[in-house]
Amino acid sequence: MTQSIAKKKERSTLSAGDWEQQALILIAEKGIRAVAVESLARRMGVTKGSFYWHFNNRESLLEQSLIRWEKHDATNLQTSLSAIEDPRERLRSFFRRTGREKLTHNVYSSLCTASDHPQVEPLLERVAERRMKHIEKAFEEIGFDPQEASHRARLTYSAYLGFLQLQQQHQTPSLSSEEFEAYMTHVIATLIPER
Amino acid sequence: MTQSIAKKKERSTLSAGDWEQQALILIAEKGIRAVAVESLARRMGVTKGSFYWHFNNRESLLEQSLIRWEKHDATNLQTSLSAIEDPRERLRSFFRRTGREKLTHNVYSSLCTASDHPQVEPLLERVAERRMKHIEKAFEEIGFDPQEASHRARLTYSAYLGFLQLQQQHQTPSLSSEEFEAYMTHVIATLIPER
DNA sequence: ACATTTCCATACGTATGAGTATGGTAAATG
DNA sequence: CATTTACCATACTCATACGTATGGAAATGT
Repeated sequence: MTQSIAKKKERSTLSAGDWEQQALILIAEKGIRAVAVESLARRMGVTKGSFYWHFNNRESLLEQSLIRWEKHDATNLQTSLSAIEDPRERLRSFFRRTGREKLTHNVYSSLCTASDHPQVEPLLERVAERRMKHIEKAFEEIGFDPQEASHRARLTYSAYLGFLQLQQQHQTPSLSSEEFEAYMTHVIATLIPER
Repeated sequence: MTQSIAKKKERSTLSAGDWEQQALILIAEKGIRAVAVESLARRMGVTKGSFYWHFNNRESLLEQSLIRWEKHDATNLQTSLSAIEDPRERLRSFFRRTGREKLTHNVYSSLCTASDHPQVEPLLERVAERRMKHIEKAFEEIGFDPQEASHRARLTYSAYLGFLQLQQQHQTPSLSSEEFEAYMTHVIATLIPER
């Protein structure tokens, strides 16, 4: 019961990275407000004393955790960009990713419902900007002029964000796999016109 | 300084409705988490003693306030529905309303960033369902078959929700009036095809 | 005129969670 | 082998915010 959290290495001592990782998991599961140092310490199998050795305060932990996540997300975006050269396919893969990519994706979803948090807000702004730029670029490659590509990217990302919101509201997904696929097909057809 | 909140009637005594109204204003301004009974009491020019005469607890206040808002929003939707008979124009007016309708709209916007709140979640679900049904109906009147109308309504409402999210992130609206209008035109043209 | 109800102030009790102070133990280091 | 350093436990303080207990004043009923 005590070392139910025991990580792979079975290390007897924790690192700052371990705390950041668990914080992200907690964010994905219960949101950023659930990241309390005492409860988090319990999850790690230790007490507050350990936490305040690794971090100055809670704010510091969140900052490091969010930076870690943002880097991870940025490289994710970069690799998925360079992997697919066809812009249309690239956009489709962006939408498809909504259902998969459990942790990283759930973290973002949780962060969106905490957009009023002072540490989260600038992060969300950067991430949205970065992702929209990529979408915009894809639309330009397809052949839209910059103005239209910009608008279409904003609309595309808005649809993505809104769908996340709707997903979170219905704890019961209410959308079966077939319905989800049918809807995705519709979205792609509507937002990514075939030449 | 004392009666800076003095309402129109200059009543010396408060009603439960007054508290609910101020709670909604506070939600619109600073979110549901800012609704604390002591600070709210200060806003009303009284103390906690007054609050706990009108309500059993904070949860009760939120419940009543949210019910009040939901009714108001439902009738808003109903009237705006019966006012415009052309389905296309009805959909356009739905989007246009994003910018105006300050209070009611800002309340919804704030509630969306608190979708994890146990009292807010079911409300958001009902509201989204209700609004999407209206949008869906409009698309059916335009001529789409039920399946396509359903998908298109979901996409439309997702785009709306996502835009709200983006608006909240950039404290600086970053979108000028002309840019906003240009974007709206694009959205309407994309989601509401001209026959 | 007196009693009761309405509405509110004041003072308290209490839970939660952040942060601090201090000490303990095991491993690393000289 | 002695001592320092890394890591963590325990026991506090403190701030916030909900809720309660009680009493007072003004309005209202009888």
